[in-house]
Amino acid sequence: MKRHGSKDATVTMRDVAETSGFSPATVSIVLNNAPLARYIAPATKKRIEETAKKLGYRPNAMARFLRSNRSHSVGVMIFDISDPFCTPVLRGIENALYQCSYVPIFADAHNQRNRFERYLEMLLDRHIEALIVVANWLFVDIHLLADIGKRNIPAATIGCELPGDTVSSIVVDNEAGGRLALEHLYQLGHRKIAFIRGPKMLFDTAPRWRGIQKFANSAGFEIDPALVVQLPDSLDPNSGFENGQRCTDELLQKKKRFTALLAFDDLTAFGAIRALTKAGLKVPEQCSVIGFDDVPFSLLATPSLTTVRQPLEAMGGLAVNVIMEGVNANLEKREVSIARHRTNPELVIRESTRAVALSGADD
Amino acid sequence: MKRHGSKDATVTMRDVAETSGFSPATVSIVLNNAPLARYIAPATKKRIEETAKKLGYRPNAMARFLRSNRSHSVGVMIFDISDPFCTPVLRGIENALYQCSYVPIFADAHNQRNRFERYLEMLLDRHIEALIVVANWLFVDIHLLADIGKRNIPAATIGCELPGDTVSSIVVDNEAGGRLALEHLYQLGHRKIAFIRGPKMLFDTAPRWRGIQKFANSAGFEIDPALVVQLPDSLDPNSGFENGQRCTDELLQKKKRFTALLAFDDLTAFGAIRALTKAGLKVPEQCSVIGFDDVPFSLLATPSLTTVRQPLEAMGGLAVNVIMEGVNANLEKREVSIARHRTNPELVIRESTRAVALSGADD
DNA sequence: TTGTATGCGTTATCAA
DNA sequence: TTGATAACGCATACAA
Repeated sequence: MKRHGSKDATVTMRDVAETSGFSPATVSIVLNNAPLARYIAPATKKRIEETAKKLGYRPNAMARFLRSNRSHSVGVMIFDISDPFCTPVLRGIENALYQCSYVPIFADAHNQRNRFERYLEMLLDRHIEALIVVANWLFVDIHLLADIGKRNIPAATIGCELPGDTVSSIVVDNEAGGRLALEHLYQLGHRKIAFIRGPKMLFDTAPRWRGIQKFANSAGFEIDPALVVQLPDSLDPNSGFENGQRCTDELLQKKKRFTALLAFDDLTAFGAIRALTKAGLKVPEQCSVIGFDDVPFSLLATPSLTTVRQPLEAMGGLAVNVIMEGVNANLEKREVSIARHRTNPELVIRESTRAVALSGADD
Repeated sequence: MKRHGSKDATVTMRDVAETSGFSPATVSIVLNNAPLARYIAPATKKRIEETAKKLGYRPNAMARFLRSNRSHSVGVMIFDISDPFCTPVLRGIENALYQCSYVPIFADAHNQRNRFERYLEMLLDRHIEALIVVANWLFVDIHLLADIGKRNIPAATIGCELPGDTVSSIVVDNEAGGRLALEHLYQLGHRKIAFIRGPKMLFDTAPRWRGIQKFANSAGFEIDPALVVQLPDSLDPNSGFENGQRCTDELLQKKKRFTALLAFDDLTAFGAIRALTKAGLKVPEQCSVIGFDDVPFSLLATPSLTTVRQPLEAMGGLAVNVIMEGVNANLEKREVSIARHRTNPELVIRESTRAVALSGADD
């Protein structure tokens, strides 16, 4: 029955056409519910649909893509999947994409620029319709801008902002977050507070610190420079833990007592907790610790971590909205300007912080 | 210069052919280093390659796929990315795939069967060359077998084994792992050991328990049934934490003292630690806790978790090897039988276990 | 050593 | 209401 000897189990549109007795064109129209399907006789429709089902016909996506120039896929470039920050974001992206029947092509840059570029090339070759980049530092630069801009591919970054007007961005309001964190400790009565600032190269570091300073100013709280340390730059996402430990050790060695520690992020906070515990200090009894991000573990740790939550999953979804907007705009030849979303952080109070001990309120 | 009015920035092979003055065929041969490229004049090669580069030519992957029937992509179906078990596996898969210039199409089933099926359909429509499924329970069944088997698509599962001979599998040697865990506690001198068994529906539960029992038998250690509880079935991957807590509470309420707790997996262990701590028991001073898996957080927790490590990342890589073997076999019309890998678990001793306290050795 | 022609599976444009 | 035809971009068999 098949013309081209049963080379494979794949049943093509022509097969459906032949066995149903109609032309491929008609089959296409019917099966896609194309506008012209309005004029197709119901009986015909039924026959075609039935034989399609009977033969188990499935459209060949590649052929369709070639023809329509739409791949129905989106590149999802993660700067490093071993950063727990990424997982909820990825989930959010995947979920939103799924709703639109788009498929994510997963790329993990391992924090390496060349890997990023290689993947970018692969993704472009595959004619992704849009690109989402999850990255909290700016190894993404000119190249991305150039290639993406030229090809008019909607792109969004999650976790950092790019200069220029070609790439949308979704970031948490770091300043508000920093503010929230310090405010919480302050309201608990803490006045001797140590700070571990983020690495210079990270996008979040500056605004987060700004928020902290602003709150301090507005509350008349003076940040003791001797109690401020900064994480070294590093590409390893899990270095936050070790460096958090080291920074805390450093803080501890100064013999300047503090009752609370504001860590740059959750990983740093875990490192701090480890160091404090090793030094014989109990969290939160003798020292409160607050993180930032609300990575999945924060809930599971004992004590569970008080932190400033980024709505990571929602941010992933938001990114998808943004790029889909772009995709549709392109389709309809509309212009669309990029979006710069700033999501609201949320203080999540758990077990690692508590009111300053009365006995410890020595000045 | 271009024939078809500059509709887009995309430069096609024909463009390269025209501007270089050769035919598309020649261009194709040169650019792909096809066998026939041997016979192409070096000068020609050079000219073509140069103009290709100058024009910024990039092959259209979709066209190539359509022609060659090879998508160079692999479906990666994760049963639930919010399970920390998955992240390292995903990393391993991604990395291995990257080495082969294959691209992962990411699908997260959210532990839902219908979602799994929908994704499977999407993946098949895209003519993935192989499928990797990361799942620790068997929501994967007949359907997968049928579709995958018929189409002759190499498939591998990580985390569970399927009946039949169409799907390869990579699982840790759970029995050895269970053995390792109990042996460790036993060697530390623990004799009053509580157990939290896994949910019935999980693949790992039975063999892991078997390993435990076997060690107990061989060591002449008697497992006290009163100190054995079982996690309830649940589809939520993070339920392990809450249920671990509940199970531990249950254990605690029996007022039967135990000096160590062997948890089904790391998440359960974290739940147990939380419950023990809440009950005023210190880990490991008053109760040792051991987990299973070595999820990323186990290292970051305080105390860090002693656990039986699954080589998750390596398992991801192994799965890629297996399916690539299958892909190549198909290509060369070779037959290849499926693989059933069983990787070696490794005891990772950290802070959550220690020798039984002398003072606590009351019988 | 290189060019011509054909087809992969779809879909869109026309004509019937 | 339906069918013939062309084209998407590439790679191969064959001809030159």
